[in-house]
Amino acid sequence: MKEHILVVDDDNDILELLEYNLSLVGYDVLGFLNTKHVRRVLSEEKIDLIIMDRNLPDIEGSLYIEMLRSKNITTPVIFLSAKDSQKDIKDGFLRGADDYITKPFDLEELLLRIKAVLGRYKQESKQNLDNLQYNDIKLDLNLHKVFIGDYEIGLTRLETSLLQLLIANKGKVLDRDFLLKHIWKDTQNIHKKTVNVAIKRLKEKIDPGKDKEYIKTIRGVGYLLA
Amino acid sequence: MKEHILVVDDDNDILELLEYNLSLVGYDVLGFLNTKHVRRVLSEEKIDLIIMDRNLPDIEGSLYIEMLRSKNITTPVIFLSAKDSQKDIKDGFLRGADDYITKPFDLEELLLRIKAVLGRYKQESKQNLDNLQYNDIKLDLNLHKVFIGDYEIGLTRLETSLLQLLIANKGKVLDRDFLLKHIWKDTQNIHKKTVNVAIKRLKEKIDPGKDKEYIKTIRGVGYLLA
DNA sequence: TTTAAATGTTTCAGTTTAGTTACAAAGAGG
DNA sequence: CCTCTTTGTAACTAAACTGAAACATTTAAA
Repeated sequence: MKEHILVVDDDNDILELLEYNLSLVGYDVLGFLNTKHVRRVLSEEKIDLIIMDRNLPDIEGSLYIEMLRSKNITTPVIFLSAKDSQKDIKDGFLRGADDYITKPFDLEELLLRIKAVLGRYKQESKQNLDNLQYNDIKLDLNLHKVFIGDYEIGLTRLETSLLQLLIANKGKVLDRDFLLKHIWKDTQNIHKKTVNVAIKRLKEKIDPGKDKEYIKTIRGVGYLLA
Repeated sequence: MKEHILVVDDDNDILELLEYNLSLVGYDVLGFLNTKHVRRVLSEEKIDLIIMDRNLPDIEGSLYIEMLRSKNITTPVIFLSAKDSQKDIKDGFLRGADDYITKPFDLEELLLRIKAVLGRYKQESKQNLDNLQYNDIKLDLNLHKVFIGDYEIGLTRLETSLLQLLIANKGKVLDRDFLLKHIWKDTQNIHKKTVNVAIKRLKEKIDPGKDKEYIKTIRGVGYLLA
């Protein structure tokens, strides 16, 4: 999966330079001239790294990062800065920067530092790959756990497979043959009604009150999560 | 606990400068003029960071790091170098450096970069210390003792390894293959049910009354501490 | 409204998986 | 050597899971 880098710099030339070159080496780049929409983008999109000018017109970069950190946003940050006084570098690091490069910077060095920072955070983000989620149902395949909101529920292996398949295909109707093929690995010797029972049992566990209707029945076809 | 920094530089002046100043700000510093004893020290002592000259008389610093990395030694490394060509910086990063500073370097910047690198690794190294505790179970690996609350219990070697692995991965389900691989170092010639028995024996020792349920069984998968 | 098909629900037994116990081999320490 | 502890295996028991069957309910079309 492509890594997403968010760049904030009020100098349009630098912004374009970075957008062009980072895209060239395979990153997805989102450039911004100010911090106006950064918070929203961070909450809505998967951002792996922030590259930010230390001297933004609307706010001091390091103050902005400090604010992000206080909101528990841990996305790594590399500062760019025309300043190169030790005091500024110190300030940047202290407020939560992961690296610091002074302009004029060498593009290749920046690429290497990006790679280094992303590498360090790779492990953590890796864990989130095996997380499937649908509304307030969270399925953690690493921990073999299922949460409805904050409550953990216990599912059997069959129920887990079923839920996993439903979430992975959320919005699509899965018919009995599809389910039998993918979960029971057998469409011949297994009763079709077995699926009904399995679905019923899953429904009961993820929605004991029967008021959420996560799993919808499409009569004559199959089931879907919607 | 003090963080330990291993410094390798053939320039005795720089070595002394670093030993003096890093000690001053609270690090434990071990200085070496060459790599001769570095491997041994790394295996015998708790080293949190390596600062290494890129141009050592006995070996190229980056080659040495590459060797360490190939031996699965992941201690973070900051390179010092008189060279400042981009090619050299690139080479250093590619071979597993975590940061790169060119001489003459500003001491305060070095301190900040040390702090940044150590900060990133804090989480990981934290686990490896004697932080092995889960609720009222305390595992002291130095004294080879285990306490439940204030009461010491005697565990065998196998039971201790098992408990250690469970605590180090608390909250995660460890399946039989994982346990066999990490504790028995063998997934082929050892019965899978051996794990059941070992877990049963551990359960009995840490919870004789069977009322705490430290170790949970996830049917079809494995066990976890939760 | 009636009817037939589809789906939901409950129950039960066969199967799978884990817990328990006993025992013997391997290891540690004297 | 001898003894005691540890540990792997096997046999047995207990519990959980799951498929099928029987029965109940819902749905949709006539």
